[in-house]
Amino acid sequence: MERKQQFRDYLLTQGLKSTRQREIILDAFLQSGGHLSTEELYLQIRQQHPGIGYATVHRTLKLLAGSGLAESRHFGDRQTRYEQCSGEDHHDHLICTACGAILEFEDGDIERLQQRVARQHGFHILSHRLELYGRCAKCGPE
Amino acid sequence: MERKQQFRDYLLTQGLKSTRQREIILDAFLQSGGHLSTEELYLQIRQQHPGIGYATVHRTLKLLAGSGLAESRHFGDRQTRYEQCSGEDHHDHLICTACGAILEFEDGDIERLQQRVARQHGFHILSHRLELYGRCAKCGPE
DNA sequence: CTCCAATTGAAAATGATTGTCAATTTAAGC
DNA sequence: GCTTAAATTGACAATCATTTTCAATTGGAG
Ligand SMILES: [Mn+2]
Ligand SMILES: [Mn+2]
Ligand SMILES: [Zn+2]
Ligand SMILES: [Zn+2]
Repeated sequence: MERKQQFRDYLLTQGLKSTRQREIILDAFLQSGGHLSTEELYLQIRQQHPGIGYATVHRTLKLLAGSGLAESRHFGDRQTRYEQCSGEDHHDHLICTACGAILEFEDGDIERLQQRVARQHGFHILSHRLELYGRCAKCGPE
Repeated sequence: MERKQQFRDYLLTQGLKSTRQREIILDAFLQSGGHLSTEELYLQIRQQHPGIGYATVHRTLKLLAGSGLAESRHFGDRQTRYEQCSGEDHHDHLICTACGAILEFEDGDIERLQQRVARQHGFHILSHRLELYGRCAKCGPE
């Protein structure tokens, strides 16, 4: 519920308006977990709200990313995916190339070593992306 | 020179043919270091060999990746980039979001921790990708 | 050399994303 | 509530990298 308010506040600060469509898309996004493509969310919303267009879903997902409610992800394929992000926390991904499963993990030790690498190169990290591709426990080591 | 033979051997094992175009594209790829998009390599080759088509460059880069001479990379933007890869070694990237500079690094400690994460999840890693985005020394910390 | 499969280059197809624009909706100001 | 300017919407077209198609050409095994 405060998520929804966070989005409305963001729209206000940007001089944008709350609309019926944006509320519907936000609701659908918050309900469905996981790593959704625009297409996937659009198809799901269309079942209950056939009037809402693809472009509006696309534009709203970008707004959600701007508001900090969603984060965009780019895995192997070409399409952008979005997932909910809860403020400060960060996580990376294990991706099974056999069944497509996506596991999430956090590892403070790795993040610290990333900072060390950055320091060694005089680099200031703003974000990062770590993806481990392979086979999940269910699919076995090939 | 043995690189070129490695590619010819790969083509043979796949029942494919060595062609004038593939040799030219291979030469151009080996000469120019860095992280090249298909477009960039195509434009460069076109200067000396206007007859070679974009599709052929594209197809040959995929062959080079298959042969192990090239590795495909996907950074923030939408296009695929290729870089030479020398057999076993592996590296990851620091990418400056201000000037576009790409620095390379290797860190055995991080790789070991990645294995630890995988073990914790019963996962078998086949490949990985680590990209640190931020500002390089030249561009300053914003 | 012959001949068939592989290759090439131009052009079209694809697929995700982004832009356009007339009609509609929002919300601020009265 | 009513008016009104600005933002939004949805259908559709445009864009961009990538991939496919296909007729003409070429490689190389026999
Ligand atoms: Mn995730
Ligand atoms: Mn590199
Ligand atoms: Zn799996
Ligand atoms: Zn820089």
